[in-house]
Amino acid sequence: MSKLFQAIRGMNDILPGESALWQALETTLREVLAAYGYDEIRLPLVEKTELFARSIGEATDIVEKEMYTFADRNGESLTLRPEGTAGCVRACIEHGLLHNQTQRLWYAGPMFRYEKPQKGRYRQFHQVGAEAYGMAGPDIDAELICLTARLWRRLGIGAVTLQINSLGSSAARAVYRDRLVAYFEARRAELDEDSQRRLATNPLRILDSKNPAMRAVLADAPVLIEHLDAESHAHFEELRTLLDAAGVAYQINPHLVRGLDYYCKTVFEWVTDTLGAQGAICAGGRYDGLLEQLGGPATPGVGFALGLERLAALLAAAGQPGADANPHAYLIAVGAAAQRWGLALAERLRDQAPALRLRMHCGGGGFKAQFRRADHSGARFALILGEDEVRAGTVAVKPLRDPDGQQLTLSPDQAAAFLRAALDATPRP
RNA sequence: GUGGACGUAGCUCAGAUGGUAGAGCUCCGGAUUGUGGUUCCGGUCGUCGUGGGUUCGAGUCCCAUCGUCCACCCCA
Repeated sequence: MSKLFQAIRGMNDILPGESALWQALETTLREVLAAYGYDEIRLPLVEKTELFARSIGEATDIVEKEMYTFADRNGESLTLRPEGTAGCVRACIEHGLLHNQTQRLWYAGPMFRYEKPQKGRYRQFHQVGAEAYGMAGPDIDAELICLTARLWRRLGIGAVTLQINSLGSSAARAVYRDRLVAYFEARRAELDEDSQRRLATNPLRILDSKNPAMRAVLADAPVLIEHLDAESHAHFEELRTLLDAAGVAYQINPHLVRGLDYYCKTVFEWVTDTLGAQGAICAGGRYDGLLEQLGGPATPGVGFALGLERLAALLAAAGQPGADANPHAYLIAVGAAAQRWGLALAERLRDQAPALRLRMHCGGGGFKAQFRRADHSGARFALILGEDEVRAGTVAVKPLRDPDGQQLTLSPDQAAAFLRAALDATPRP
């Protein structure tokens, strides 16, 4: 007796019953990204480990303990991508996409992080990301945020709020960071264990601690947004003006920082309180220094990533139906002669009506069983072949969903024309 | 990585105190031998997550392990 295999922990199958929702989600994403003039870029799942270490940051949790890293057969250290920006930047530099030009790009696909799975957090998860290169002003930041806001409207997601903040230039942030460390050092006794550890590694992250006992220390801490350099301040003010003009509501969250080292100036996050502890469905920001840091031209960049599992969970909770993938017609064929002729007829109908989704019954069975399958398939029409139809060279067409519909006996050409007309009358996306 | 709850049929779940497994839905067949969806009748489906242990006897108790969920942590 062989042992039952199970999927790797935290890596989920998307079953037929769920895939319609995913397809609808992906279609909407593509349409909205296209509406803003973003082009798709397709990237490998695996990159050199060093690319992630240098871009995401050596001291981050992702690089320190969450990456799927392995040696390939040459002994080179490779890593399953934990996020998409690093690979996207690498590809743009490698192929000269940033040479005297701007880019608006998007990508989609699985990402991998070795975390303890819980709702909305998996070891293989799916993101769609958008990145814009070569544009330094707040207008492109605002465009990306407008794009995401439009996405929620198109998807019918209401329970999300936008939080924004500015991290300032790296120089200004370094000054602020020193002040923050000095402040926390002075009140070290009030910090919890995690925060004391972060004081040495990533002090800004202390700001978004969820520990209620830390509230008092955090309330009096120096505020990042009051220590911005003049340029970052102007950038942030203009972003707010643009969002106001576009009618996108937001909250300023001075404690919003990002877990990845490469961000500067604008950071934003869309959050919901309906998904439990994993409430961020989309997050991003500006990363002007990253391209140069990875050996490219000094090019500003800004982007976001959103989590498809989390969006799918929101859509499922809202009862969204997903894409209609049901067949339009189900071909019933009873008897050996009818089954032989049925296969040929099905091919002929697909030739003459290319948009038709036609499911042919296979596996035999009587009229009762085949009609039951036809009904369960969700098809609008049953196409019926029995001995009588085979003898006459006809096919019976029965509407399954229309209580007033009449069953017709048609020639194959007439059936094709009938089905084409029925599809045209109710076009499906 | 830390803490907690939980794994019984394909799905949703019942199975006090240990005595050898049930319901609804699904699926298949019949009533209706060429017509689905409603109704009625009948039937299939389980190594009770896995591996050990205690016991005359374990779905039930103990240990380990795998997995799911929740919180921390982290993040999309």
